[in-house]
Amino acid sequence: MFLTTKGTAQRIIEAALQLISEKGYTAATTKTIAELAGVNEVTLFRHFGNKRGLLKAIIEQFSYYPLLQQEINQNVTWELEKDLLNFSLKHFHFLMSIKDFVMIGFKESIQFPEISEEIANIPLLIKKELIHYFQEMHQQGKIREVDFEAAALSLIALNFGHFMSRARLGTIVSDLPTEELLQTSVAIFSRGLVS
Amino acid sequence: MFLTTKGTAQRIIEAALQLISEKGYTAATTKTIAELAGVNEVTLFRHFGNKRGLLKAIIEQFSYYPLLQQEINQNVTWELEKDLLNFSLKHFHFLMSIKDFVMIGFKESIQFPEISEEIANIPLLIKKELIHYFQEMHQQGKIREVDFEAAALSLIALNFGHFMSRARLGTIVSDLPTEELLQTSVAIFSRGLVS
DNA sequence: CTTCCATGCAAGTAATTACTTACATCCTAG
DNA sequence: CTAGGATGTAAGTAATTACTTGCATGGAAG
Repeated sequence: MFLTTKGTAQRIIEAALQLISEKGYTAATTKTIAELAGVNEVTLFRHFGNKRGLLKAIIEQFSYYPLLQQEINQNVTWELEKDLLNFSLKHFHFLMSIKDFVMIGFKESIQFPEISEEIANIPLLIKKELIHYFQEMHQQGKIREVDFEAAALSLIALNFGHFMSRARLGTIVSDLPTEELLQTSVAIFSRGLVS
Repeated sequence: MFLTTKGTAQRIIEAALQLISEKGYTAATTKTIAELAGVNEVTLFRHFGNKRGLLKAIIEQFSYYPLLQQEINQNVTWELEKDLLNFSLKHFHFLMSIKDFVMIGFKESIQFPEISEEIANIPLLIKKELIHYFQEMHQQGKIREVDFEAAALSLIALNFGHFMSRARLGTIVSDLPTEELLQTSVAIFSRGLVS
């Protein structure tokens, strides 16, 4: 009973996540969502009341998603390139793992500002952590003095750009393996920071 | 007669561009588009046949948009940081100028693959130019040997990331002036490339 | 065995949406 | 002045959409 309930609701949420991220909120109809979830359309309304309730459930579910933030400070070696590559790989794969949600965030940011805030939290938290890291590295004399906020934002933009390119355009732009791309990317960036 | 015709169609296209980029293709109704254009809904259908025809007109209009590509090779000074900053500023403002179209491209890429192709052309062309530039700079002994494709993609991702952040999240993530941000961004990147 | 509870199924409803048709009006070019 | 093309207005239509209601079913817990 408990398992089935959770299973059904979860399947609906995942179907909605996929369809809304592909087609957008309006174009993803409750009928197609129910179909993809393998569930009767009425069941959807019984669980979430209305279509917006479904979106709300998606946002809620995401807000409990284990954030990247805590992981960043782990495995810090205070070797710039090594740390930044480690971070960038994590950042990239984190974005990929919540790809559907990110896409919804960008698609519906105007119609549903709540999602925008949730999405904007990611770079904000990461920015904070990165600035700390850069400041500490600077005090250790390992990187030169730059605007650390701008530097943090740049690394985030770099990873995000790679993510968007891969997530939406696939290999149209380039078929370089992600790891290779990120490695060169980080190599250049960290070399630009060292003293 | 000619002026009025072109004026009406153009106003409809611009209204559609704005609304579709904000709400997505399905949520932007022909009624609201006509209203925003200050035109009767029937006029819209008389000009473009159906709603898809309107989208097609948008794509067509964009395909004639003066591409950034040609401008890149102009004003090249063969001073790395200066050139890259010049390029990045142009790249950023170019993306901003076609912001609505880029947003449509990312929102409707699955439902309308034609747009994806059009959008993917931008980084592809820029990548080509940047690779040439890097190769030449390398031969001049001004930058070290790296994977030039990965380097080009990284600079593009960097600028695109900054663009997306500003275009969709505004100043939530940071209120640093764009010029300052890009300057630091490029300073780090070009320093990472010099021999 | 029975009693819920989640779900399926059938049918329907009010609103909206893309699109059409027919007719009136206006502006401009010849 | 007039004829034609572009636009507005009014009305309507078929399809779709979010959402509801009532009833049947099936499986698990007591």
